[in-house]
Amino acid sequence: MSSKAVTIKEVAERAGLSVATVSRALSGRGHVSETARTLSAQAARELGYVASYNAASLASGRSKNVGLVVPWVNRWFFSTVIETASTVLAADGYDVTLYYLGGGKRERDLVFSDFLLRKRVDGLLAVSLELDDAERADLLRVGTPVVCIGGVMPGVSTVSIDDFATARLATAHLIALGHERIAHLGWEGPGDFDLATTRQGGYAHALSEAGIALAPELLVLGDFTMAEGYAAAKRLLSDPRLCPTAIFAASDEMAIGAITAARDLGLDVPRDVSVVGIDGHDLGPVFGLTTVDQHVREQATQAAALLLGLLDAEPGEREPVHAELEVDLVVRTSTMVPNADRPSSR
Amino acid sequence: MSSKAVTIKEVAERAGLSVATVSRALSGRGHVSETARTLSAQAARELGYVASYNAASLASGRSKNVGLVVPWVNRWFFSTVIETASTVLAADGYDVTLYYLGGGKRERDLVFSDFLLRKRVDGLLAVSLELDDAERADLLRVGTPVVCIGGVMPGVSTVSIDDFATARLATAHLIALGHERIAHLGWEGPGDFDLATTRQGGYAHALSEAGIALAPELLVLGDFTMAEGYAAAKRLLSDPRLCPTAIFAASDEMAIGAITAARDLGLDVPRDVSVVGIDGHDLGPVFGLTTVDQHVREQATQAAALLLGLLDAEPGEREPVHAELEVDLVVRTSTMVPNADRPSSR
DNA sequence: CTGTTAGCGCATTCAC
DNA sequence: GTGAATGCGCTAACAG
Repeated sequence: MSSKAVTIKEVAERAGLSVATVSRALSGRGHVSETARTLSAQAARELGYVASYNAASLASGRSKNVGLVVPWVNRWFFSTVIETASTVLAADGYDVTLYYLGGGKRERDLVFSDFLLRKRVDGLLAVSLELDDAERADLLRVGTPVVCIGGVMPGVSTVSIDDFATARLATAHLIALGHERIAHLGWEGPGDFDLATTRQGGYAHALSEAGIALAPELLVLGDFTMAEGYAAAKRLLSDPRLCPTAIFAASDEMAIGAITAARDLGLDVPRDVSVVGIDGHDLGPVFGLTTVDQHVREQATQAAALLLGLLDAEPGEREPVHAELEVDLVVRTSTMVPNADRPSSR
Repeated sequence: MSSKAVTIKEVAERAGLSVATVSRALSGRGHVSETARTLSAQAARELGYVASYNAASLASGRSKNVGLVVPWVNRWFFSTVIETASTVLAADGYDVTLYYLGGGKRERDLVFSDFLLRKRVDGLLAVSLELDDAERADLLRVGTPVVCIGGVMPGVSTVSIDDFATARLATAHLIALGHERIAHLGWEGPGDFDLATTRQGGYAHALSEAGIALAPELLVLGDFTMAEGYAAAKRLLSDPRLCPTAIFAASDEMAIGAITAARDLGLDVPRDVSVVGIDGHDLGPVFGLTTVDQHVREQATQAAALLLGLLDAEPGEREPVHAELEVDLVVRTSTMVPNADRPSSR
């Protein structure tokens, strides 16, 4: 009815208690008698009272709000992390403020120089974020608890998989089947590109282990969506000089794009070309995609739980934790032994 | 270096001004001399000062934060709206707090009874949200500016398309090609299901206009993802008693699932079965999908702009606006005239 | 145009 | 266990 917000003072008056007691009773912080607790709760309910986050934050220093920083939303990995993490965080009473970087340097700067420092968030969950030294220093300086998914980062807690080993596993699967001309659709490397920790590195290593020379023309790096993965695969598969018998895509979305491209070229998957991805995408079963499942929901759940733990801990007790999850090769129907007499494509 | 936050007071001292002047200079609210502005900005920069959102919100009543309420993240329509809207909002200095409903009634209740009332957000952008009377009453009572995308709702501003006409357009396209046995993959109806404003209604109307009897066995309602659209289409297409020559899916994701299902059954799209969707999905070109483009990014942009406008306006001047966008039939290669001698499937 | 003052609504000291 | 007072950091009147 009243469009004005109900204050704790009104609740206190109605309950016949002091503001302090009501505050303690409602927040659960500090000892309060059972009667006081009941009285407060009832008065609050009757008045439709909910504490103002801003006032509570200002007074207590905690805002019950975490920032979720993502480079994209419209990609399976990220939207899945967002859904999972926000569910876990909400269950603990946390709001989630979404910082979508949108690829723009400017937005990114703004997020780091402004938003994150304004004490609006108690903690940060960063997904696949490559921070430069200055940004990392900013974060550590502010002292905000940070958990990163999908990146290794000194000083902050991380949840990740071994990208190198994962890619090696996927590539080795193809090699074990007998493939030698294996193309790779991968991510563009960041600044401090490190072959030893990346998917591209795992791919190269698996080839080298098997004594297969890396063919640069079969390595396509970009920042692919499914549509771009489709386009890249189409180019790869329709170039008569290349003739890959298998494609290893750094993400399931790219892999699905590749499968679709192959079909559109009249090629049969897996008879004419095998395809393997990484992720454990929900659509994997539909496309019969062989993939390395990286248990994204589990990663997101662990990361959120980790952050919640850091938030509960005393500022001094916040040792960075590095959790690394196992991955699992899931063999479906998009990979098989290479076909010797594959029709020349297109 | 100091992990303690810099306050406006310190900035004022350093700049040799009063806190009030610095506040005005930095926020841009109120008249300040050019020198004062420069001095404040410089001192703030040197100290690395950023205003505390919570304190500012508490004092001013505005939090520069809007809530974005979505039923899903992991679906193209929603993730696209999230990316677009948050970009527009961020450009105006607004943070975006994401309320993911996650299908759960409990989360939903919590969002409405708790979060939204805590004055943490200045406004609300609700996507495809069916509010019941109590929830709508809550919102209006609190007086928070609300913009809804994809729903008509008395009392609050909306940005939407004409779902009925859109579905009718898609169906009519198939009918014009000569199809008569047209299946429909549609959304499960909400409580106050209204045929006159829904996609299912438009489908039924188009059929009836053409004198085609609606075949209940060709109508499949659910709450489909691409994977479930795949499964539904597979059932539809492999049942020899049904033999639809075309499928109209209420979303592009379902339509893409249907195309994939058809291919897996050895059916050619569009020769054996035509498929049309609604959305304007990024993957449409890849799958050659004929669709009705509903200009999602434009919808999201307009909705965000509308909300920004409401936020700027005086509380009294906030007349609900109802924007309805045009849609466009985009004919690609997934639809054609029906094939008389389609092979009996499977 | 600028400085002074008084809250915003709550959590949290302290006394009791 | 409870109540009264203090202040979180800032903006919005009010004077000047």
